[in-house]
Amino acid sequence: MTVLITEGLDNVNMRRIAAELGVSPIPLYNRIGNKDALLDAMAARIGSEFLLPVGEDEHWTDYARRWCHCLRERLLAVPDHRLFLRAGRKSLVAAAEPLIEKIRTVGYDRTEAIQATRLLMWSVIGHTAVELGHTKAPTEAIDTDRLFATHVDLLVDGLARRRP
Amino acid sequence: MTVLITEGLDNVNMRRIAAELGVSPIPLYNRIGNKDALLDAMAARIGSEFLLPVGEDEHWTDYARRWCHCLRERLLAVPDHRLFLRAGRKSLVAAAEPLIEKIRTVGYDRTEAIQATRLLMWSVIGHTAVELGHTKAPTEAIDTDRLFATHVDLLVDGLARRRP
DNA sequence: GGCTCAAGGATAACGTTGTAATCTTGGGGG
DNA sequence: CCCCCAAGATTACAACGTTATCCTTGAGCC
Repeated sequence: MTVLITEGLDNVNMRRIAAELGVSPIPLYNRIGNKDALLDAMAARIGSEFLLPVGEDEHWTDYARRWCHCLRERLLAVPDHRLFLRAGRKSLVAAAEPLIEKIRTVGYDRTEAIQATRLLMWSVIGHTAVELGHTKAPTEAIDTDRLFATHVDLLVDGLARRRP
Repeated sequence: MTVLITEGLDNVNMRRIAAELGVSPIPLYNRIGNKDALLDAMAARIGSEFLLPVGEDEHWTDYARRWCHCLRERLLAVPDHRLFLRAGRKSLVAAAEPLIEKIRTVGYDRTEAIQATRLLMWSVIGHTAVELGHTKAPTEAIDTDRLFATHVDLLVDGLARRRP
């Protein structure tokens, strides 16, 4: 994670990580297998560090909005979107659980709550990935914060309207 | 594009492309510069092939929905999401123009129409990217088509409600 | 037609990766 | 005290992006 943050994902290679640990690449291969597993583990670390507690008597739409914005902030702290496209695969299930439960409290069954949560999660990950890919070539200044907030509002308001 | 489709993005390398053309890698470097430019050009090709005409007296929400679904289909035909995250950067401006104009016809000014279109475009690209990254590890079967349709409906309906 | 020269391609090379084969070493059991 | 094996270091190999060097070839000119 240190190498990732200070030197970028392009400098995360087995020799560099091994050197950072003061060993040869062999122990890395003995412990994690290969580079793909290393990247998966890093993505899992990123995802697992995100857990947002539900506020006392917080309306579920407020919590959903807050959850989306916090997830985005967490993702933007990761210096490369190639990593958190991996994170969406497995490591965010724990982070999603409070939101699923909160949505259940307003009349959704668990399957629907999972679908709604997945919808929000994928939207946040996807939007942020495109945003990061875009800001590397800033042909025109875009207020990405406002665009993202609009995106989340449309989704949350829409979900609220479907099952009040 | 042939190599990309038949052998995947991991096999798109300068030697392979040169061999496909029956030449050495030198002409590739003389013409396009480097691999990054090659990938940009491929992404631009993918984006430029997408142009969806507006139907006669078609309601703008129907066109927006159709536009989103067609863009997704086009992206799903690309065998690797790493490519169309590039495409979002520049090459889809032409494809977005009819949608921008259509949205303008219902009272939005051009700036707002651009923002709304960008919102839809980023949503489609992002959702599809996450979806493709997910289906490589199908721990559970997800009805991604339905999830995507719901996503688009929420956005379009929300946009329609904001400015009728 | 023969010569010149420059544009551009081929061969081979360099540096960097991911990864594996081979060698080395240090620490515990007879 | 010696042997043995687990685990690390060194080295090696193949694939990649990219470039230096050399060579071919064809247009233009006499």
